[in-house]
Amino acid sequence: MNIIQNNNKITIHDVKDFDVKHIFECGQCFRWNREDDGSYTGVVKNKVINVLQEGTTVEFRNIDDFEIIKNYFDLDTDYGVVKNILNTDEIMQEATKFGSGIRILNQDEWETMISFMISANNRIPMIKRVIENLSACFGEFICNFRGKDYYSFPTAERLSAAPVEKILECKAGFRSPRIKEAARRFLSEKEVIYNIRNMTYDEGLAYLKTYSGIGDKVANCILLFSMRHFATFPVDVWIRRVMQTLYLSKDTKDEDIKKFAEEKFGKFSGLAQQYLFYYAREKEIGK
DNA sequence: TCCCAGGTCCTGA
DNA sequence: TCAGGACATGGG
Repeated sequence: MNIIQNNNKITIHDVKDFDVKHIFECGQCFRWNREDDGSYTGVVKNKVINVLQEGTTVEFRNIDDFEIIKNYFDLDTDYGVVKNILNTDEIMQEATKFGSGIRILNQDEWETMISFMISANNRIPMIKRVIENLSACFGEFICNFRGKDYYSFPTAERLSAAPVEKILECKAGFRSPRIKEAARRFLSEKEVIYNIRNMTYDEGLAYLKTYSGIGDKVANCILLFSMRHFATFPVDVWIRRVMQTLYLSKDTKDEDIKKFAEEKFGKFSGLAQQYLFYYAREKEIGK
């Protein structure tokens, strides 16, 4: 990996196990959108970043802080090693090959909490729309990039102070009062939340589930996608389908699917889940 | 019109 | 403990 920085741009040559399409479209994040030239634009730490990949060269435009990139894209983890550990059967070999280049982004805890609360009983395009509505309504204007206005993800201060009706107008539906309540709690408990990555998995899970609107699945997604608890295997409709179709019987309960997968995939269960989720959704397995 | 979506919560057995 | 229904919203 060879890194060059200049002119508000960071270029990495000879990048390994990195595929922008797979990273941004595998379902872990909601604020990245594909541009006409195949690059992706999104917001990280209140900065608008554009990412273009050509082969093993990746350009990060509109940013000069490599630490942000390294941290967000988890560049210190060797995903080649991870895939070798996970590839114990033909199904996973197929899934990791299909989603090769997926990396687990290191996303902000607060944004991930709210985003996955919105994901409950919702579709990915709608989730993205609601998050953009909330950002435009309650976030701070950052800049215009390629003709589109970008806003920061709203702070807990803004969301806790917002009338529920205004959150409803962003199409958050029945989740609206839960979002406001989570924001209110976050204000006084943010130190706890930003420390969950240092807690045990069980402690973190139990704490997150005390929030209205955060059940088992959402809590596990938050732990995996923003708190680096990689040993968890969140079970949603797609994972249920793919596991019941390829590994287990049709009537296997979510709890048993999770247990089976975590025993099988161990400390990288979360990555296995993400490869399988992407594979299942793109191939419509079990649908 | 009905069904469903990266579920959660509440109720009644 | 567990099945069943409600919940906003919008696309197929």
